[in-house]
Amino acid sequence: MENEKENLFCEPHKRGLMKTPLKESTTANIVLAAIQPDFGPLTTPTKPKEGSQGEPWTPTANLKMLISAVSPEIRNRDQKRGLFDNRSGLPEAKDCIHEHLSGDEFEKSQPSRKEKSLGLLCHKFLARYPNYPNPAVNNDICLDEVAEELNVERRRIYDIVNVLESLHMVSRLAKNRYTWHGRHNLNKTLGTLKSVGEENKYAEQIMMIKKKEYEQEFDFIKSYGIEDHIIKSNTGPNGHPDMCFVELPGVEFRAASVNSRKDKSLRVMSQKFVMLFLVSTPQIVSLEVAAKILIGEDHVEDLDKSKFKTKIRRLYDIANVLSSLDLIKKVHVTEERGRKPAFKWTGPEISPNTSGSSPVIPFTPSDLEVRRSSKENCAKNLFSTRGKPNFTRHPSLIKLVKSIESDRRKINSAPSSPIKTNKAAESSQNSAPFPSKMAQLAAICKMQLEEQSSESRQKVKVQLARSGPCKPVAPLDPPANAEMELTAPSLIQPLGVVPLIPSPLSSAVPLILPQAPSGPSYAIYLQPAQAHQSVTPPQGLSPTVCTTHSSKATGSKDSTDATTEKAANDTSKASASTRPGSLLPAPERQGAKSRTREPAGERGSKRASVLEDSGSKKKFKEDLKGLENVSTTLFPSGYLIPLTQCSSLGAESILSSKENSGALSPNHRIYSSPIAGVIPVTSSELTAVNFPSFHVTPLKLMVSPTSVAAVPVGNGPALTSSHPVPIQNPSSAIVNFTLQHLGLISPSVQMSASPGPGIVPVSPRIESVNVVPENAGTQQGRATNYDSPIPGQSQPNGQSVAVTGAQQPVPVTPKGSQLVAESFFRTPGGPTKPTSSSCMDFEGVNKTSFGTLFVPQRKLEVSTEDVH
DNA sequence: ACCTCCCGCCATGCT
DNA sequence: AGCATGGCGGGAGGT
Repeated sequence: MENEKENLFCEPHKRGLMKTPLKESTTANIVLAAIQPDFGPLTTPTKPKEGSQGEPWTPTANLKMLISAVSPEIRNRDQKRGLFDNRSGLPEAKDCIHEHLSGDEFEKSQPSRKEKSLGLLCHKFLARYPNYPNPAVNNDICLDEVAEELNVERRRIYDIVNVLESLHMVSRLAKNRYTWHGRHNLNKTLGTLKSVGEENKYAEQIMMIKKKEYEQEFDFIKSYGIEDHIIKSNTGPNGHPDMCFVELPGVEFRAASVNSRKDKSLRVMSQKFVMLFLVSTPQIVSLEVAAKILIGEDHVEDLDKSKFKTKIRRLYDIANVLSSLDLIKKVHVTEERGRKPAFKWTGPEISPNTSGSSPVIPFTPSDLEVRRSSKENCAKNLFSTRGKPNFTRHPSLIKLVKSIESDRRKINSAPSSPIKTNKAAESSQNSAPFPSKMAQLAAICKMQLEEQSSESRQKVKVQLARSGPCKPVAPLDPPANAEMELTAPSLIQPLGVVPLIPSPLSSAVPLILPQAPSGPSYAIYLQPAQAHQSVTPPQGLSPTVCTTHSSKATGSKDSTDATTEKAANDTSKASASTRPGSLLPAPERQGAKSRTREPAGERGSKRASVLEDSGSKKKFKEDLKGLENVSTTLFPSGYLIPLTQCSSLGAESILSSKENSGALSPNHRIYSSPIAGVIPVTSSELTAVNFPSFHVTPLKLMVSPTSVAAVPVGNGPALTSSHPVPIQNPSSAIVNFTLQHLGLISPSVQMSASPGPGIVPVSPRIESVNVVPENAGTQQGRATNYDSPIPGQSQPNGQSVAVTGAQQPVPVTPKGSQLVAESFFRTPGGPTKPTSSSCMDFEGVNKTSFGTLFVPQRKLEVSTEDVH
């Protein structure tokens, strides 16, 4: 039904694969090519497999072949893991072997659980799609097909897809079908998740748990009550945890439709898990803590073992997928008690999307109000959080939502989902609006680029190796605008941290607030890349982290106790209590109060960003905070929808609406320029078009307002600058642009898509980054990414890559769209240079700014184990 | 012995 | 009823 169109696109694959594997090859290849240009060339090997087809294995083998061919990186990883043997061994070989071998042997050949691990499977899965798919192309994913190709049960695919869906890297189109979005929206999503996480006070929760642990160890002390409160608070009134799925705007509804189980779903768990990383200072989260928090939301104490165990199991599943995405890495945290498995965030640093964040914006009052309201709504729907409590969904809401969803579903899904289809077809969320021409052009360019990139990949790899060190970060881009700079810093740095990178990031962030200095509390410091040392305080408790690798050690982590505190700081509450630490920085002071208040510092950045400005208004802020933070909009469904994708739909529509309203003229201006005419036009056009759709969906409508509100201004300048930066995909750029305008996204986010860029603007993250030397490893990864713009590369952070490019590109050229476009497209070149420069800058900045912060915490040792 | 986590049963809910 | 999803936890491979 729905699929009709889709089928057309997809079908081939499926058919081929499913029914006749052999035959399909052709089609499959084609498809692949379309989807993943990168592979295309490489793909060749594939056919052979097919040829072999007779064997059941074929599909798998093909994949493997492809994978290996395509992404050496993957291979390497595997090897690292040790998987390599199996995997890399080409399937074909295996097959042959199998034939020859006796049963036992046969078994041996296949085996290993490792080979079957979700992580590996995920890598294979990811290898099939580009990090930054061309929207113009059909990026549909047929689950059955994939399952066959990967030779795994569908159940496994669901595990992967659910996690990817939580990151909005894919969205459900129809029954057996998903659309691949890649990392285009990843930063946005992460920003949103961060915001939500902050709202939910996960940082605090983490702190509490850690405290408890400590206390327990020693003795119990007071914290108890507090903790409970907190937790409870988080929990919805009903006691529901606040789980909700955070959605991106345009995309997700459908998926939602499916979800009855949504709440519990792996998706939600995945998002929450990610939130924990984004919110915690060290960015290291132990499974135990994560499980407790996830469970805890429901009932703190009840954890029965079985429940706990189950949760842990699920977390492993999620972690495996996230690891494959290079967002996290396994480490061990050594506490007094012993060492516990934990994961460290290795993904991009993100600044919360606040869409609205702050007030800085020049909106009209009305806009603001609107925004707020929307946020509030969202908040209610989604998480609870806010002030204190979270919002859980109220039953009434739930019902409402359901009804809405069902309606929505009918409408959307239907298949048609024409809308979707369109989207899908266009793909673009981003560019979407425009008519095809633009999209096509973009697509073509992209394709070309990709091809090039693929070719160059190898080169890139090499580069990567080299580049490693430089993180590029960000860069610096020159800040093109002074304005940007100004804004940016404030935004990002809320924590007190300073923005290391001022310009780049900053630009991004404009809205946020001013927090500033306050941040004090945390000490964040960043270390220059090299130095690294960052101190990262471990989160609360984390005791020692040992990185396996290397570096980390360097750091100063030792400070330990303090570290914990840091974390605590954020939380505020933490501070007071138990923690031995003591060191809390000033921030803590406040903290004590209650979570409610959150001192500025709550989690640092986030909060800071939000409120910051004046301490005075804290309360006010808090309230706002909730709203603000959520850049996303909420839908009744309880999903939080960030705008991301919206761009195509929502955003644009929104924009248009806004425009109509006339609220943000400035933005518009900006808008246009950067993107070059494209956007502007689009928006209007789209608007018209999309609108209707929106109407259809209430949710969307809601969003738009929000988004609008968000729009804030700040972005304007930033945006401009930013645009250039983002090299990524044109589409993404556009999207970002749009979003920014809308206010949904913070510039920073956009900018790099990867945020990270190095940036680290956010203190916490930064820390983590810095801290871990291993990061080096990690970083390298990142670096690599940075270095290599190439999308194709394996998944790992394509984003970062983009970032890199962005940085440099920079050029800021607002003007011509063409120019811009070029920059976008052109990924490759620049990286290097920019990188270096950026790095340099970065470092310099860091040093300057922070050089000192640090906070000691408790000991934290993290050991990363690559291995395992 | 513990850590991971694969496997697949079976509930759930849509079609 | 049938199928798509996906929660869940037994139990096995790894270390």
